[in-house]
Amino acid sequence: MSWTDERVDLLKKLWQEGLSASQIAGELGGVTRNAVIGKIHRLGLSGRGQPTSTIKRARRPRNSAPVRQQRRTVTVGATALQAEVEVEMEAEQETELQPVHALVMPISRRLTIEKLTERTCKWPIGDPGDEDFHFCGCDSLESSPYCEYHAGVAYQTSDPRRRMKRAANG
DNA sequence: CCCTGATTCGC
DNA sequence: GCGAATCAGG
Repeated sequence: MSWTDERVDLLKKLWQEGLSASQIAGELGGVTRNAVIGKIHRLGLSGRGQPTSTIKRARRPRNSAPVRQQRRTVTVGATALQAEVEVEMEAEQETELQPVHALVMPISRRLTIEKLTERTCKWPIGDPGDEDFHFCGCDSLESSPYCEYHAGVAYQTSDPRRRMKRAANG
């Protein structure tokens, strides 16, 4: 595939709408997210708001040396401690999670192919067959077709205890 | 591990 | 110009 005017146009549009590079790649088809990002840069529209970075990396030769893959798993402190922190953070998130509004897509993120797979929430939104019918698309839990919130919704009807627990928490 | 965008550079 | 490989970070 090449960057035709239409494809570039769609690329710009989706990028401006806030879709991630991989999602755009999936939308366009025939390109990888790297290709998308590369094009974004060439078009000079990189830096949407402030995703990540503002960092400066030292350039590094690619051809000559195979380059020792110094996988930086810096683990500054103790691994055990790091694990603890993670658990704590997760617990916090769970406690603070609640709003239905938080699941609302900021933009028309209608899921098409690609991303709608194993780890994306397949909770239907809208009427099937309707033009605006789409899926939640949030990160889904492992071994679950739905995201955290929608999984909870699904279980509410079948598990009263879960409902009570949720009510107590939030 | 999953993901994100950023950058380099051989093609 | 293109994009894979690589990088830094969440």
